[in-house]
Amino acid sequence: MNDIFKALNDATRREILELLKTKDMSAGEIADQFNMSKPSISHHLDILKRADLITAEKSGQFIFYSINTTIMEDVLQWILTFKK
Amino acid sequence: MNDIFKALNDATRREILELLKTKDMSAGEIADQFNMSKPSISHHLDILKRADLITAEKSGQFIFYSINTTIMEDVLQWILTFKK
DNA sequence: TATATATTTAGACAAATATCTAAATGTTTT
DNA sequence: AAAACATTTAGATATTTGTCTAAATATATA
Repeated sequence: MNDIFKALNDATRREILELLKTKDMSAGEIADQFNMSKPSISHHLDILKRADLITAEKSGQFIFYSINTTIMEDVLQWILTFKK
Repeated sequence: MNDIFKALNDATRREILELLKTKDMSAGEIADQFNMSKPSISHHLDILKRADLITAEKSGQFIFYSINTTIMEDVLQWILTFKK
């Protein structure tokens, strides 16, 4: 839970998730959407991956990232405990 | 949204929310539940308040804190956009 | 009015975080 | 095999964050 909230606590990472919501993308494609160096994006991807919010699959020289919506269920359940 | 995720990105603050889920509590009562100085808890309460996740009401020398569940709705909606 | 109680504010400090550039790794193409 | 491309790793640095102690503010009580 800690890792998930940590991962979600950054606007860039949340935007990456929004991007991956529409389609799978390579690290480079993702980086192209931001005004930020590739190593920085790579680092954000790593944090999202560690939180299991995304998965990575290598395809030749590319690495394609996909969103893992099942993890969102955990956050959802946590939030729901607060609904009166 | 940024403030909300920022506020939720700390185990102590999430525990404070869990406490307030059961009943309203004064700052001191809340602080008693943690092995942490009162100023530190006060700071956490301030962050939760700024995110509108809790509200404060003064009663004599006490300040009572309550959870504001309506804000959780925003997070809920954001999360739901990821449910496939 | 003086003292005790509840809470916050101020200031300091160590640890965590986000970012960068440079270098390394691995894959494809010529 | 060399060059080009895709991505990550390493190392540096500035900023943010969580915590503390000491002091300030505000209320209640003796």
